[in-house]
Amino acid sequence: MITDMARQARYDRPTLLNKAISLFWDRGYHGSSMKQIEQALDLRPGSIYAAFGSKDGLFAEALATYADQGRLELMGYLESSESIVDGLQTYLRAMAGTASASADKPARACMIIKTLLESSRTHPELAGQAEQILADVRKALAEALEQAKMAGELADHTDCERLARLIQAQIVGLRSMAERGLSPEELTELASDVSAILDAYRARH
Amino acid sequence: MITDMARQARYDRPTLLNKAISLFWDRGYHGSSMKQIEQALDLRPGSIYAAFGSKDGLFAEALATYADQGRLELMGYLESSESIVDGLQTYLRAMAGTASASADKPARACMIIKTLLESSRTHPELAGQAEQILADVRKALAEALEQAKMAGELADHTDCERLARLIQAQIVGLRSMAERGLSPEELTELASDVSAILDAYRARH
DNA sequence: CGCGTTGTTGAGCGATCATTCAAGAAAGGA
DNA sequence: TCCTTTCTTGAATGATCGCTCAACAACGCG
Repeated sequence: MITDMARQARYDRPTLLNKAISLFWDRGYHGSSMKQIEQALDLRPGSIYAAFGSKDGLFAEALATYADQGRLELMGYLESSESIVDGLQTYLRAMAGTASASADKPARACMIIKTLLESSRTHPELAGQAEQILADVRKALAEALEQAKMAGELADHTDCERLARLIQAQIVGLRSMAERGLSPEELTELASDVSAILDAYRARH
Repeated sequence: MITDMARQARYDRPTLLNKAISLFWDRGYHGSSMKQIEQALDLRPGSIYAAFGSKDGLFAEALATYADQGRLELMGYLESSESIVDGLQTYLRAMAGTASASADKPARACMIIKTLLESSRTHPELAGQAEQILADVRKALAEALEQAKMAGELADHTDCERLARLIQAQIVGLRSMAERGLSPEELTELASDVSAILDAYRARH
């Protein structure tokens, strides 16, 4: 018979996951040791393994959580703007600020891409998860673009799947460049140039 | 007194480096163990350490060699074409073929970017080397663009440093996308779209 | 206050990590 | 042929890897 909960865990799972995200995002999968994870989560190995099963399990859940947050952010930009293309451009420009280095948080590329590039030949499971996330994002982008086309924002002959792929490549490139020591001004200019690419796809009035 | 060379090494250093490049490019720094390096180079640890000093030393030299080869390839495209912008576009389109997966060689993103993203917070020396290479490439790109502007290929108001940054972001994005399971057609389309971005910067006649 | 249950702890597991080095093998000069 | 020098070999090093588990601590319940 299922009985009472004899003792409640001291930790808060979402908080734990955000700490894990921060560490893995910084150092990658291979670059984060269990010792560092224990320190970051302030948890002893037994508790970590009870909660997440393995280092792989923790990483996978952290990556999924990161992806959810990123998806939410993108969707926020798309929905808060009247025009989808405008929202997309605002999102791209905002990334220069988000990704830029500051006192508390260093500049970091997208964790999905970092994971894909690190693990594609060493850790197929993780790579597969990263690819799936990228495929989902691209699909969401394509659907938004399709809406934009319906609304007359984009030229009629626009291939939305193809444009979604181009935009995803832009996001990947822009965010990867952010991992370098680029100045905020340089990054802002770059984001602006990237965002301007979309103008070529707008419907002519 | 300096005397004779009693015994010549059995290996050929450039060949060794190319084998190391292949392994590190696939698996990254942390993902390549000395055991795998020994196997890839068909050399015992003593010889490896005698020749390169350390795993770090071998990686650094492999990365530098890779960068030289990549620089040579880019310059080849720029110099073989009458127009610099045409050469750049050809280069971008060719990358879809180069980076695409084939029977013998899998699809791989740029090793410089992979190194930067993997080591920026775990291995500052390597990250610094990768950043330096990226800075050099960008400088070379900017100089080529300056030439193109002189030749009237680009609009007079073009900011070549800034455009070089945009092009580098395109290369990074395109090559990173290649690490995914994208089909050759999708990659070709993407490369074509990326290359078309440059048209907006051409001088109007 | 036991009792059962569940979370926490940290020493310690075997495996693998990068690296070293004494001993052997291969070449040229005498 | 022997000596010297250089390269090769592979067992062994200490450190660290991800992970386990028996002992202990905290809670709800009767």
